[in-house]
Amino acid sequence: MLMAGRHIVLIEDDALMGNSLVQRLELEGADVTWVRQAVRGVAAVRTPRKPVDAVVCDIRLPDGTGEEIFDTLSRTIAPPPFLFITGQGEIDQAVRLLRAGGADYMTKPFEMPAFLARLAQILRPDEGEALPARTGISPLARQIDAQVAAFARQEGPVLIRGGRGLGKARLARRIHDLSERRSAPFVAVNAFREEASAEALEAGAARASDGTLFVHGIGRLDAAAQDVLLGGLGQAPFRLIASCEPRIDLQEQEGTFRGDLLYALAANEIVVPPLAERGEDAVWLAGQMFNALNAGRETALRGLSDLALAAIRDHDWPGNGRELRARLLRAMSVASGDWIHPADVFPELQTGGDSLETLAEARESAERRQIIRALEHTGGQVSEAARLLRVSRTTLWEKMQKLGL
Amino acid sequence: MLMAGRHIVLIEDDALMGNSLVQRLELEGADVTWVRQAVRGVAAVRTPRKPVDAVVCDIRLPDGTGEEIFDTLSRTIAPPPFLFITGQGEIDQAVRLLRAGGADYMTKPFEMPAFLARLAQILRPDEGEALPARTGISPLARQIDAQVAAFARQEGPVLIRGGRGLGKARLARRIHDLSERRSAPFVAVNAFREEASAEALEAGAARASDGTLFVHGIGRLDAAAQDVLLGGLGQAPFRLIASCEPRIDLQEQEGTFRGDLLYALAANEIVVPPLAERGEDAVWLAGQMFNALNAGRETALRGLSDLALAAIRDHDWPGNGRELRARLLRAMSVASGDWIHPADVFPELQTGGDSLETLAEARESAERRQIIRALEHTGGQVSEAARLLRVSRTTLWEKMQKLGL
DNA sequence: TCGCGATGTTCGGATTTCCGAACACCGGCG
DNA sequence: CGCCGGTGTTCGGAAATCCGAACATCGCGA
Repeated sequence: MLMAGRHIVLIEDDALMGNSLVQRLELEGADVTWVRQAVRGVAAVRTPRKPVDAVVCDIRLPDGTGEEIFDTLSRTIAPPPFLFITGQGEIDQAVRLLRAGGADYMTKPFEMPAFLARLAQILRPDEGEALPARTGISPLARQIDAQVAAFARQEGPVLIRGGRGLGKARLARRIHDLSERRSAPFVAVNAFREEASAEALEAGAARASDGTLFVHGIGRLDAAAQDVLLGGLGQAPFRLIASCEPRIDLQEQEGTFRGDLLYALAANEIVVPPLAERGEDAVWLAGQMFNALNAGRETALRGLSDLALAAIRDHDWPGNGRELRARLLRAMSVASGDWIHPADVFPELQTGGDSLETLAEARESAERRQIIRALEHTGGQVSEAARLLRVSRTTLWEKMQKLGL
Repeated sequence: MLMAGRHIVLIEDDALMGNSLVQRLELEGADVTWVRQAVRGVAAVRTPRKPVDAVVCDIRLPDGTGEEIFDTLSRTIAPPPFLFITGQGEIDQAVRLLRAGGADYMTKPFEMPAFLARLAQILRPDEGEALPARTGISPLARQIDAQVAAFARQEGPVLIRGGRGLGKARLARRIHDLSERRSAPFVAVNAFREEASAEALEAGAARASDGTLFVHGIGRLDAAAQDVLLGGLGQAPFRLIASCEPRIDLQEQEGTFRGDLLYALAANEIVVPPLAERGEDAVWLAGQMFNALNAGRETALRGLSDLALAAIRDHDWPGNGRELRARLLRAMSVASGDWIHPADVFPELQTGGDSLETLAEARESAERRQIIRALEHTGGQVSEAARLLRVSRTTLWEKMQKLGL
């Protein structure tokens, strides 16, 4: 059981080879996803049902090459370790792939023990359940947790970027608590209040002493206050953690925010994506909050119904975690039976509990949501939205017609 | 002169090949040590007469193999970057060498330009502190370096024009260090801070004595301060080097900047184009910075993957070198494997940032969710789930394949 | 043992989707 | 005024998706 519980994606079109690999890997306790085509491989790695620990990838596939798969994936994510296998190896290709970040390269036929040994060697180290989920259970959330842990071990300022209600202050606090400075003070300054003048900042820094100074909404600081921070960066005893909106670069372009301060901070940056982009986290968070709130009730509720969870997963959460909390509080106070129903969480919908959405319907509503999101993002610019969504302007127009947007 | 002053060890027993390589490398300014035997190679690298920046190593040698050389060296020291060349390549060998830490692997015969490019890419960073890094390898950067050298040999004020984060201060420093005045003081005044009043300038000039006075952001000076400089230009003992934004002519039009001061300076002008206009320099710089930063880590990274380099070349770099540095720092702190991937350098590509989920991705994950829901609903019965989802069993099967379920 | 229903898989063709090109149109902007 | 960039709309062909038909299996109960 070399690979107990590890998730391995196998991209291989040859039936014989595929079968024997799947068989052997499952014998080793691995959880194997076998696909036969390049596009499917990309899908299986990019949106996996559970995190991928390694990919075993044939190079010649009916609809593309393993190289293309790796390329495509690398553009958007840090791909899992790739072990390429091919019948017709070329040296240049091998060199190219390894230099591009592939983990290993073997030519068929190979001995199974050698294959297993090399695969075991490249397997992503088991992070598994050792680290409890804090921010969420999605790959994105796990990455954030990993970054928090990493930054806690280091020194240097940290910038936390993300929308409202995503718990940026909590992340800052966690970095402090996990760091060497945990016994020193943690001082928070909120630039959205008036307290964030240059003097107030200096006072905060003094209070922080050799602890952590957290500046919430650093983009709001005036020039003098920015100078205080910039001046302190080099020698000040405290550690600076700052938070800001997702799009701080805009303020830099306007000239209200100093580029050098931004880049000094951006070296250690955590980007917290909105809840809407990680529905599984919304469900997980709802569960966590429910349990916490339920413990404090005199009459305990049973839980969130499946339909409610589905609705939570698909909601847009413009207010992120804060909205989730508010809705859950409301739902738990108005819930009539043992279970929380979708209508309790989303009273504005008044949905009747009908049967399962058709696949086409699900696809359609997902498209609608995404299109609306994109249009909001671009301020209604259709061409720009089309580019974001990676479809032609024509196609987007057509879809908008069909969906009545 | 891609490799001016760099020390390259060439281990090659073939006289013809060896000769032509030595000739070509010396043409590029390299300092080549050519040995014909494995034992000599080990000695030449282990106890060099000057630090080795790279090793070009044949695999088949009369008294051993290149692999053995690398192996032997790795046991006792961190070997310099190895570029293996061989007439009889084997894939397994190439993979083994690259995984062991070799930098590159080429088969003979090869084109000389390709060889030089790949060698240049792996060269250890220039550590000579005497002459800090050059500006880059692009024709534009070379021209800048030439100008710096030329102005260092002359007298007279210099104006360095260019956007933020392009190292204008470093260029000024280099001019000073290369000039006759190198033993006199180099005084920098930053007009973006308050320190740049007329009095502060006079004080700076006094401190500079007969050295160099560097004024950063000369366009920001007020009228009195400009007068100080203009008055000093003729007879003052110090040499003036000024930097300003790319478009200083605008400020002149506004009347906030004196034309005569501008024209006095503009006679010796260096224009530093933004990094976006010379992608090769961005790649080169990234390599330099990576190596410098990597040296200070406890767990060394292998390098920037070729895909990451390609992404760096194509990025827009609005923050120029400063942004590059910040991104690289970030990437190196979050990198998960041995290599730095594009997504580590450009995290905004994978989340919120500027691009949200592609329409196809949104559709895909919606489908995945709905299919899983349906399958849960039917207890894994595929046909039944297909009926619920209103698609044919075949289609559902196909989708499950694609999504790796 | 056979029959039955479900699954895994392939194939060819009908249908839909997607895209680029093209054209008209509109509102700023110099 | 003309130019430019964006939008609304149509069209034809390329590419994908979807489906039914077909066939081999497989497990299970009669």
